[in-house]
Amino acid sequence: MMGLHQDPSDSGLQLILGLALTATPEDTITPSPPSISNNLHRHHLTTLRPNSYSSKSSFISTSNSEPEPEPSLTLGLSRETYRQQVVKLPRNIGHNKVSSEDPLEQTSPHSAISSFSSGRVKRERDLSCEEVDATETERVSSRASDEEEDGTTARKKLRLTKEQSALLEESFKQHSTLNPKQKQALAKQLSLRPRQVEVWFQNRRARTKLKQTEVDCEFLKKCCETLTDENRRLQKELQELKALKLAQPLYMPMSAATLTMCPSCERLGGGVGVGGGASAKSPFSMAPKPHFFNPFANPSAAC
DNA sequence: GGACGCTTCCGGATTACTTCA
DNA sequence: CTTGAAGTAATCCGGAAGCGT
Repeated sequence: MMGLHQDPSDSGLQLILGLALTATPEDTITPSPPSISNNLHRHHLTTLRPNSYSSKSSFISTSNSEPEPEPSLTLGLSRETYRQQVVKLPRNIGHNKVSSEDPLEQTSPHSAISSFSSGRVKRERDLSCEEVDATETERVSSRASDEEEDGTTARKKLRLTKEQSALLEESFKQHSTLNPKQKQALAKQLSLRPRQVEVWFQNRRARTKLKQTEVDCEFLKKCCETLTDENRRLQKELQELKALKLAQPLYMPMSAATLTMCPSCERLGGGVGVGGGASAKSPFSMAPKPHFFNPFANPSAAC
């Protein structure tokens, strides 16, 4: 059995996460302990950024490494709907210093707006650099433009085609994370915006993790059941041994032979084992107890 | 060399839209 | 036709790390 590698200080949750090692690397379910290895992976990528990315960008063949005008099949928020969103979310105001200005008019993130970090600026970046090309949004915009005209809908949602999903899945099998070049290439290949590719990968990783957590949960349930059974069996065995001991006269050889602890192998001697066979086969066999000096269990005397 | 601000990326949580039974 | 559940694209937020000043 794979070790229930449990640090005494570990919580149950950490134990669960540790068991994520069950899957194989080929699985679409990434066998990664969510918190630790994911972070390590991310940090690894981060460490490589930005210069090292070029060495990892071969998984999608692309002849041009320059960012191109981003094609899109889908809809970003129109300026109108974007304004609506910003206005709709008062909590964002704090992040958006230019409340009276149209954020989309800000062309450079290094302009005055740059003093406001985080979300709103990022949104601005996404929107400004990924302006939807009207000629390439035919497929979805036909559906979405209706609502945009009356301005009732704040968020449009794309359904990826089977081909797009398949290619994204294929890419995900090779790399669960993308570097900018890969993202660009994939976006171009799929006629999506890089942001959409990025979001797809993020969501895909999240789903993978959720799936893995469910698998781990099932596994732990089974472990729990098995351990419960084992515990029940051992309790029964203990009762039987106690009963046997009471039934037997004192100082019976049987008693001594059965219960003598062999210090060298740390097992009960005698080999009688009221359930010894089963416990020996148990996948949850206990680790040997640490050696403590016991003046009453001198190896030379016992063996 | 350390502090600071900015940018980018990511994970987690959540929302909102679509599809289907 | 309606409705609720499931799936999932998109959004928001905070943290971490790299980089320039």
